[in-house]
Amino acid sequence: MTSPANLKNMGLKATLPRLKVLELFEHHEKQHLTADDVYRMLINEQIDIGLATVYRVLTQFEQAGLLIRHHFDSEKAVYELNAGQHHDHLVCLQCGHVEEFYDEEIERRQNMIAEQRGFAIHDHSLHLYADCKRDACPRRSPHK
Amino acid sequence: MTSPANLKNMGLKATLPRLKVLELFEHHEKQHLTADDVYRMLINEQIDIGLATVYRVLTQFEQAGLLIRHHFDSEKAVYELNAGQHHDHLVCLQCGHVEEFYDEEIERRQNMIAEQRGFAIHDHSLHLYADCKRDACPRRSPHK
DNA sequence: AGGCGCATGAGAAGTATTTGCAAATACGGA
DNA sequence: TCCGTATTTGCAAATACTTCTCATGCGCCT
Repeated sequence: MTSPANLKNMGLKATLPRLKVLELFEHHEKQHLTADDVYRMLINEQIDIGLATVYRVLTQFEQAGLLIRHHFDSEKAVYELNAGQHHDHLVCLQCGHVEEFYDEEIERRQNMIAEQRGFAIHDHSLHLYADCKRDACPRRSPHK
Repeated sequence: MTSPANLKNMGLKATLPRLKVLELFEHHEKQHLTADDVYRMLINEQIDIGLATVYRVLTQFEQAGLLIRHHFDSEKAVYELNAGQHHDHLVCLQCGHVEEFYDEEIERRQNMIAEQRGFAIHDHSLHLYADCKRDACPRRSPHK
């Protein structure tokens, strides 16, 4: 999993900050993290890391294809581990909870549309904004 | 079109800055503008306006449903006139050119997916990033 | 173990956007 | 048409997020 070899194979030295950041994404249940999330969590683990380093590492990992960057609605970028298979997102407007989905037909039509217009599609992002049904969602929390 | 009544009907005083901003969106061929675009264009028209005001007005118009805000790929938000009918966007990664499209089937499947999971969909954004075919696109401009 | 060179941390610098505030303005009433 | 007042505006300073600068530190090859 989180072995130095992983990093070295992609031309990056296996430094402590990089190992820790990668580990965080691999072992944490919350899969979408902002730079600040990562920074705070590592600081909490007594790891001496700088916010600038977090940003640098996230960018490097993204370029290396290890992480994927999203923007959802807010100003801040969130990163998730690149699990290999593409998916889109359903984001709760109340609590920020994110669910993933994949729809063959939607993908197909996207490609068709781009093709019809002579565009060479590189990438796409599809976000559905809604209210989720989790108990933790403030929308459902009974007043008080 | 750009009449004071439009603004008054939505509870906003028909001030010069607001009229001018609205006019810009209604009469300009480029339909997706950033706050800075709007600011610069009005300054060029000899209109004394502050950037802060542009931001405030854009926000007010968005809340009033007159404009729609998008984020596309970059950090900066772009606004477009709310023409009433929803559409998604195809964005050129090279020149920033934006084309709009609408696909009944994609919309249908989005709703279906949200429904299946018990989500109440509020909104969605679908962006296809690709290379466009316009002559102006730097990708096609034969090297110098 | 030793040394070169990339990587790091801290803070400054940059963007994009928001806010505080005094001066300017819209607009209904006189 | 002129006023009063509540809004709105422009400016500058403040935020929020991200990137850059640079002196120091650490990974990695020998």
